[in-house]
Amino acid sequence: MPSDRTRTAILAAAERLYADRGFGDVTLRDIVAAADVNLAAVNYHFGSKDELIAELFVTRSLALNRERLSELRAAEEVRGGRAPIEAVLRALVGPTLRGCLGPDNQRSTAARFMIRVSIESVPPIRRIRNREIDHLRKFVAAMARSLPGCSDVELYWGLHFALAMAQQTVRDSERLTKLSEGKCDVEDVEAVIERVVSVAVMGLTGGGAERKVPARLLARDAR
Amino acid sequence: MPSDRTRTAILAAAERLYADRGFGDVTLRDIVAAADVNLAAVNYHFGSKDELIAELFVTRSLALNRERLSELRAAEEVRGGRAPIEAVLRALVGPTLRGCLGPDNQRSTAARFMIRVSIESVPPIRRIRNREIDHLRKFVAAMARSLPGCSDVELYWGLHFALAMAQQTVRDSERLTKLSEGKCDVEDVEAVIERVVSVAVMGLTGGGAERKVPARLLARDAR
DNA sequence: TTGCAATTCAAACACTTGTATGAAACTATC
DNA sequence: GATAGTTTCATACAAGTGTTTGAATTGCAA
Repeated sequence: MPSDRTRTAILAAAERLYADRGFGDVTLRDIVAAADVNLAAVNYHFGSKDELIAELFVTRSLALNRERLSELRAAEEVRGGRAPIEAVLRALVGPTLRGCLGPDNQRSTAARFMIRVSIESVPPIRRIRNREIDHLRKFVAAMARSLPGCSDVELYWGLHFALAMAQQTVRDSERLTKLSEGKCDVEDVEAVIERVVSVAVMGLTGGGAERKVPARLLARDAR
Repeated sequence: MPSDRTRTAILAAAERLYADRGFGDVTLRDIVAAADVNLAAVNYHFGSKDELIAELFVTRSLALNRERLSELRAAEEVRGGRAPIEAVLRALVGPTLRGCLGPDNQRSTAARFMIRVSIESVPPIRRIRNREIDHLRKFVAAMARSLPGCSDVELYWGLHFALAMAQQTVRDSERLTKLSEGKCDVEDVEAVIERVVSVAVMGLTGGGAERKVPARLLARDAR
């Protein structure tokens, strides 16, 4: 049994550095310095830099999917397979938002690492990322159970927009804070989640056919 | 007057390459090869790679802001200073979406370059990007004119979400297409714009205080 | 044409990157 | 405690990066 103290030290250091500074400007030498191991250790334990990144991504990706699905199942169990649409979307965006916003001590490098992945999409990751689609399909299915009358296209757009709002909030929380001079509180994670979910749900349920009427676009009064 | 044939060739090649492949893996040698100029030309004409990127960004940033504001003014002139909120948001997200989605021949490298900027945020750009806040504030002001009853915080979140949906749609249009097996048509740009705007407007006008009531969250029926 | 500045060019520079090597240190088994 | 296998380490390597250099070429005014 190999004493994988070095291995785990490298993984932890790499994840933190990638989460903080992105893949672009984190070198192997940065990682080994942070992990306090020798330069050659990465290639010895992982084979190459790319394989290190890939292992990191696979691990975290599975964990995130598991977390989302467990929240989803918990919500569906309450009502025998039909969770309210809010709960489905909350299971989708909650884990990421909770891990990335909120008080410092509660933020997980894992969640921030996954956001990096969603931003930069470096080659070793791009090859694996297809599995994400299958994962998201499970949520589309759950959304369909919540909103039986809703068309597939609307569900896809709704999920897409929900993820968009969640990810952008994480990615650009700084800009939002600056723009609003602190009036938008991104530290209150649960409030942010409710906000994202609520807008997404309105997009799913509120719109409908009315959206396609172009005559209305310039006719509405500014009130 | 310097014959800036080389200069413009470099700018065009660089913009296209950055738009296509990102800042991460485009080297000076790629650029000069595409522009068919000598390697030293970049440093001769621009001083450094970073200054080339900065010039590209400043130029395009000003152009995009100008385009947005001209759409906004056009919309506000119709009703003497109070455009419908839909028109304001359309002026915000329209230019980017039109330039990045839609038929190939109509896509602009400029718009795709700006999306890259919003994704990668390389150091020379990060230093300049603060001006963006001032630009966005003008839109917040216009939104306030459209929705006088709306609180500032809601306006900030509304603008934030609108940009989030627009940018994510551009960035991840491929995933949405795959996920929906082509059923979500991102080529119909005007429809996408209306969709983004409509959801954002619902978020601004539909929600209100009701959003804060937690009791409702699990109580809604799945039907 | 001559002369001079602006521009182009090939080559080299200094530096950083990920990876490979072979010796040293360690660990556990006999 | 000797030995074989695993892990660490300092060091070197090849490839690629942005930048610099100084000579060659061009373009244009006198």
